[in-house]
Amino acid sequence: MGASKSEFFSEQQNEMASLFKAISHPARVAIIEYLLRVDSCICGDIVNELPLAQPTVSQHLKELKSVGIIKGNIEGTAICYCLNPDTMKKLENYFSGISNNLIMKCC
Amino acid sequence: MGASKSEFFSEQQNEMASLFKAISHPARVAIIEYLLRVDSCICGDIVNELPLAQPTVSQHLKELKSVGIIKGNIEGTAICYCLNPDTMKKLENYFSGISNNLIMKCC
DNA sequence: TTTGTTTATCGTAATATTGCAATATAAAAA
DNA sequence: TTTTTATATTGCAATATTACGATAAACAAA
Repeated sequence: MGASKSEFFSEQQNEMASLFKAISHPARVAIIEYLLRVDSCICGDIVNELPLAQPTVSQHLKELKSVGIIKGNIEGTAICYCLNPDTMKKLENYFSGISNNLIMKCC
Repeated sequence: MGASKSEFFSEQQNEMASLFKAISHPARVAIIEYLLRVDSCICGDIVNELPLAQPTVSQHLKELKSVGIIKGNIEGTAICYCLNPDTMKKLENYFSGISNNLIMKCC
């Protein structure tokens, strides 16, 4: 065992779970908050900002990119990473949808 | 290694990452959506709803409860689980805060 | 007390994640 | 071309997660 039985859940449930998994690590939360904070869409500065080795940061960026949370643009030798507004909106909508349907029923 | 270096990140970043990790599995997304859907705060029916064995569901419920996403009330032999509105609001606010600060800068 | 019902815990196998040194790749600069 | 700079990939060890059978715990009903 060990592999999650994703085939038994809906495509939408698997997609949301993948998005959440991508931001389920403090380093990746920190990357998102850093990209939100900096004025320009700083690139490899993320490596300097985080207390992790360059290959580790590169791996985290890859995970965020693979689910569409960030986008990367090549600019010469460097790469410019930034947040994907569409995905952020999707996450926001998911929880506002929950809040709207959450009429206190019990407990 | 394999253990994430959570001590190097802020308390808030670790807390958000923990919340996201709790919902980073399709079964746990399904539990949330089920609790949102059902009229009454159904309890062990979650086990019947999911394509997983009872101990597995129990473990997933424990993880959701440990980070405060759901609450559990003992009702005789059964236990009544329901969503925690405070935590849901916290998640909603996190992403609306991101959206509000997300002025398209680049990429 | 005994039985049935409901949920939790333990133990363990299969699999996934995290982190980094070493190395590779790619483009700019010299 | 050679060197430098920036980022990605590989390989591997340490650790975490997922799933479930077996079993325990807690309580109600008989």
